[in-house]
Amino acid sequence: MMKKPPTPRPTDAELNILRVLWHRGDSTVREVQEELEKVAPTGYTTVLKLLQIMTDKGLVARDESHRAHVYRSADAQQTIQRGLVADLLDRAFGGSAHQLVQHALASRPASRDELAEIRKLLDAMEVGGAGDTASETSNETSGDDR
Amino acid sequence: MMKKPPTPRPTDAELNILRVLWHRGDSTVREVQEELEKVAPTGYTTVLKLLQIMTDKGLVARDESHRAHVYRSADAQQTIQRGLVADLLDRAFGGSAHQLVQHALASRPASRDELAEIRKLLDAMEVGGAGDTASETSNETSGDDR
DNA sequence: ATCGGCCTACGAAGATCTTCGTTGACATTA
DNA sequence: TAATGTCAACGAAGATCTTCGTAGGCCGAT
Repeated sequence: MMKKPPTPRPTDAELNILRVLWHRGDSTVREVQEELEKVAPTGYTTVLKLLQIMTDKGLVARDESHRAHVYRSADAQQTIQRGLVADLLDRAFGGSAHQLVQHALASRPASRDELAEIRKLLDAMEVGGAGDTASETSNETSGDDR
Repeated sequence: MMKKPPTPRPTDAELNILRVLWHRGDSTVREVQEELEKVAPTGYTTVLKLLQIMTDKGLVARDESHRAHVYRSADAQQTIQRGLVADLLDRAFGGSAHQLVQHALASRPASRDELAEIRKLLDAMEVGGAGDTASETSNETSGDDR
């Protein structure tokens, strides 16, 4: 049984970068920097340094085969997001998922469509996962690192 | 319209303390410390210092009329929690509530009862909440917590 | 061969977070 | 009144986060 060393939670600045990688796909430092620049002034070396640190932490992986290294999110977006949610759940809600859901809906009223989406989710949940889930999640990390 | 200066987001250690205050109600430093001690070794002055900082930040208010000051959470538990959720929503989910809900349920499968709870919530939402777009919901229904 | 532009790698400063030792005030009790 | 114990207030150290300046390597154009 291998307990995989959990990827550390991304900090605020790190999460900003991950969001860019998720949105654009694999990117160079400059591409990330230009994207961030649109939202807030962000120096190039700042982004570079962050990405280097994130590489050390295992948050991103990098392809050095080109002159300008190309970075990608090491884990799937969903994995990171789930970790963050689980963390908040423990830290602020004592593990009560439905309380968190309640606040999520309250703080950002969802559209009718979204509500329908959630309903579908609940249906699927009741049918499929009475007890436990833990199924797939295609993790196709071809290159892997670490 | 008065924009009230938003209470800063509690840090990890601060949130631990808030949880105690929410759980026990108003408490002295020692009471908080003894509670935290049960989970992890925590020095008295550490808790004191944190509470002083939190007072400065406006996260807690303190009653100095007794020798041992009594602290209480400045904002309602729900307010803080909502802020944290809204924050995570923006920071990691691009504001998509239903994605967050999905992850919340996935990461911590809810019981059938909880699922039913959430369904009720959705019903209430669709009826009352118009949900359309825009409409500035000043979601301040008084007693809907818990 | 040289210049200029773009790249990575460091290192370090400044900010924030977390922890704890020390000090002085106040109260209780002997 | 003196001894003992509890308390608030700092201050400061150590860790982490964020930002940026500088140095050196690589490459194409002159």
